[in-house]
Amino acid sequence: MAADTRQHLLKEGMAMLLRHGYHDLGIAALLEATKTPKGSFYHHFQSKEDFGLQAIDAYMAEVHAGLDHCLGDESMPPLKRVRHFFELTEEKYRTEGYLGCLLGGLGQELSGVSEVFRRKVEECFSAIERRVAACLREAIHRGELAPGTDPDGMAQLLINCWEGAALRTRLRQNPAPLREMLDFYFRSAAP
Amino acid sequence: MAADTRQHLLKEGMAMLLRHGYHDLGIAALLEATKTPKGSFYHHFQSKEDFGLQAIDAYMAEVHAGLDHCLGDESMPPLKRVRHFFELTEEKYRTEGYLGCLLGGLGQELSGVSEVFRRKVEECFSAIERRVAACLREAIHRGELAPGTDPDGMAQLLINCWEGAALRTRLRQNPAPLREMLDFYFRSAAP
DNA sequence: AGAATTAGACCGACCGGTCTATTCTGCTTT
DNA sequence: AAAGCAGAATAGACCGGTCGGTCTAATTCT
Repeated sequence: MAADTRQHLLKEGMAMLLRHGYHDLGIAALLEATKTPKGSFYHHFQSKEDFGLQAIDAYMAEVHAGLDHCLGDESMPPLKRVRHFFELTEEKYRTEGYLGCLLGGLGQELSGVSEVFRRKVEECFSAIERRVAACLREAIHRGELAPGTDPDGMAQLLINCWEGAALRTRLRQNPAPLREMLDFYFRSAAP
Repeated sequence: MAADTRQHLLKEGMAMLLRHGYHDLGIAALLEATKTPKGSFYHHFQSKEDFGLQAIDAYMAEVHAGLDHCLGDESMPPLKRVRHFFELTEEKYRTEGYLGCLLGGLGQELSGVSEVFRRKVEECFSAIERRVAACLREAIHRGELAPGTDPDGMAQLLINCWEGAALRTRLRQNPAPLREMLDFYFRSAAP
């Protein structure tokens, strides 16, 4: 039951952080939503900040699972795997009501005010990037991308533009910005 | 002296909102920073929300001034004008300590929780976009871009990717993401 | 039994916002 | 030009509510 409560808090916490952001999410509201007493919360997490950081970890576990699933799919050419990952992510955003990406949300809200969160979020983006870059490297090797292409730069570019499009998707409540961004990127990268 | 206090609050408010975001910015902190008594604040603004919305207006006045300056510069070809605007914006970010864009920050933090802010920020992006699109249209007319190019789509793409790169610049405290994004965009758009 | 977990009353600090009093400021009237 | 006055602006004490966090006691596991 112990780990259960923790997981339950993290799961609901991710969803509430996505909608409300960090500072607008009150502990009391989270406890109300999960029917958890305060004692439990502070038994499992040492502070709100600790909770936020662990929620990011939980989010990243999902992201890495998606990457495992897509980038490891050898039945597709590497470039297609990358695109597939983002298309699945778009689908995930849709089911959540177009609230965008937790990393982008918390990164924007907290990076000016908390060095801890700033570094954490940056490290998460960088981890995703490394995996995408590896797949891009394979694409170059297979001739899907021009030999001179910089896989690290192109991976970072993709992640960054994706985040911008995700914000816009959130503002417009519409997936078009994500789709148009992917179209442009893959059309330009692999003509 | 009246409009003076208001402007002073808005100017300092923009800077503090950029760093702290909305919910982490307390009225008391703003009043302390500007040596303003509370009575003045609530004389000039009806609420914190009203203040936030007016701070966005003040920010947009600066953006439009930058657009006037760059996009109206007939000594440059249209495509160069657009790029010049973003390069100046990057320079502005640098002087502020790489805190990124206020629209991106408030958009991410508030769009899940306030329909008013969501619409406001979206309308601001859309306004910038219209002006960029007009300049792109001129670029097409002058043969700088392929005749079939969609100026509105390309303008939105540029704004969106810019915002993503701005977030990353904030996270890394480094302008490289912005530069690499512009390079990719203009290289791909006008080969 | 003893450790892990749940339970929730309680705390001081701070939040956005209100209220009344005072001080400026510019216009009207003479 | 001086006096008087009304509205704008400043000043800050004050308010109820909510914040993150603590503490002790009860309960549930192994």
